Amino acid sequence: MTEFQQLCYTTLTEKVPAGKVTTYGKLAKLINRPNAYRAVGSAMNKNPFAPEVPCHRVVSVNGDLGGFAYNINLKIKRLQEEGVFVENGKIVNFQQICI
DNA sequence: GAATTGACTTAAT
DNA sequence: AATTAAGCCAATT
Repeated sequence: MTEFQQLCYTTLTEKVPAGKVTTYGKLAKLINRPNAYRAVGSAMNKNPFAPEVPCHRVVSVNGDLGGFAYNINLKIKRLQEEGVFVENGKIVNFQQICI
């Protein structure tokens, strides 16, 4: 467990409530490493605390889903259950629910 | 320590 | 709208 990862997980958990989403880039910015968005993706990929740490609420900057470690349908399912809808692989009303 | 590898993003075709 | 190229950062090899 690296510090960078801990920072990602704790920040994500406390800043992004159910029903909302954020992007890799925004999360990176929150932990004061504005350009580490790619590394944030890697951290999410390895998330040992899923779904306690809501890594499914982290998506691409353009409203695409981004990736998911196990299978992408699970990510969609978790989001839908929280009231975040997905259509054609894109987040619905992305601008309004993205932190 | 160098090289490689991603759940990335932006800008340019 | 779709593809390509080039930067970026941490972890892993």
